[in-house]
Amino acid sequence: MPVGFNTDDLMRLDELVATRKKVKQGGLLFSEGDAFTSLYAIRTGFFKTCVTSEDGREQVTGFQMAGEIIGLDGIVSDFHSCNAIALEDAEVCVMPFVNVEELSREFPVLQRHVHKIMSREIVRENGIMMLLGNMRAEERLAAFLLNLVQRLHARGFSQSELILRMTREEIGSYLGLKLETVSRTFSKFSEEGIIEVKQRYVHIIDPEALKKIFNPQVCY
Amino acid sequence: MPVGFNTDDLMRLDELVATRKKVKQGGLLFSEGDAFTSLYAIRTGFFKTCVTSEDGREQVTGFQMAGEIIGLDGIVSDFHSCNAIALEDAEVCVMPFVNVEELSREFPVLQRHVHKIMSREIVRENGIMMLLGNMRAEERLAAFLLNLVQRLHARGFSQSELILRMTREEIGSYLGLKLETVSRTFSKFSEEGIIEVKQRYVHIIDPEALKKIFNPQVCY
DNA sequence: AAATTTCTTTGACATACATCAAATATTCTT
DNA sequence: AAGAATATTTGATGTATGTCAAAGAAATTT
Repeated sequence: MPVGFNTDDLMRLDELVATRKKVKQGGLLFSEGDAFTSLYAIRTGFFKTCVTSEDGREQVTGFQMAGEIIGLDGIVSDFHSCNAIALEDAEVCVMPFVNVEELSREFPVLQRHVHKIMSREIVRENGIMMLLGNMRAEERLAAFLLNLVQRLHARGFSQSELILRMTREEIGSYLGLKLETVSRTFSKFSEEGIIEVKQRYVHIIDPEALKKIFNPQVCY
Repeated sequence: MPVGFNTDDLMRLDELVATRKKVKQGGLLFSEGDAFTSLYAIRTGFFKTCVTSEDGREQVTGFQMAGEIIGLDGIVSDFHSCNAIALEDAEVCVMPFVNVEELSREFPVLQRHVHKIMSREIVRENGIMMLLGNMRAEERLAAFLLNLVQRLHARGFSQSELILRMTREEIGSYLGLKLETVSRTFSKFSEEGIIEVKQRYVHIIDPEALKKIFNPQVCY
């Protein structure tokens, strides 16, 4: 990014991202109803975001890892409408939204960046709607695993091995399935030799098979 | 909005919204893969947006009416990732996104407005995820009807009567249900005296009952 | 290290919704 | 206006996933 910025610009951009906050595993970064002030860039750790209905049902709306931004839900009403919970000890950069907006007005590159982040989230959720509305359990879990390793790989981790940071229940909530169904589907993939699972450890043996499940070919 | 703007400002804002485009019923405003250039503000008419999987399954991701903005999905990749189809003859304002960004930099009120629109869409989709992941058919349809009349009422229409612009199949796609289930659920509500349905015409007789279905009370 | 709690797996059974099918109603086409 | 195409309703039946239950594994607490 530091192209076309002078020293003063860089200092101000640096400042945006200067305040840090640590969140312990299981801790809340923000919750439903909290006043919205800032966006958060995850430096380390892993989060889930979830919404709850009046009668207590929980829907996980996303899992976020280092480099990703959370808090966008708060902009519209100045209050957060979901909970952000750390699934492991985490550290975030606190970016006061007024500063984000001020700097966005000055730096078109940053402005565009912010817009892309929000658009990306909209598109991601479109994909989840397709998953929840049209796909079967195996397709959902295959899509989930492929998405996770892809994001981890982009961060320099293995593209075939991963440690899940979330429980079967949280995966199920995200995918619109019960934890038993998630567990059974893991076992099925394992029996078929597609993956190796041992609790939170997953080894993707046959990524092509997963892709085929996620995106079944129309065969004539 | 016209507070703190001089004549020149107003002219430029007016220009943003000067280009119009008509879309016939059934016509595409944009489709998956189209280059992204503009956001569209609906002036008249009614749209659906939908995504399709490789094997041809369609997921309706939203229904949009006058005053709402479509096209946000295109920002992230400079290509649209969904289709926008007019469900009745429609007219939109074409707002080139470079102009939106330029004016946003100059007018913080507009900037904030754009951010809120994007955040609102994210929050809406969170709600749909809850619907698709956790709710039963009756809850989904109740939520759908309440949301529709609420938005129509905000536009000066009745809060108890509406004409559906979409088919049972499109409602089903949006709600993750088959068209038969949508039809049966309409019939059930009708038998229970909650609504009166005659094809596309719906009269909400007992909105409280709908709210109760959507948001069941925990009774002790 | 033992005890407790939380998480995961697996089996047996239940159910909400899907699928298939056919009859009507409505809208569009000629 | 007649005929064709599309949309809706309703019934009979099937199935993917949910629910309930219990045992085993892992993590946490004392």
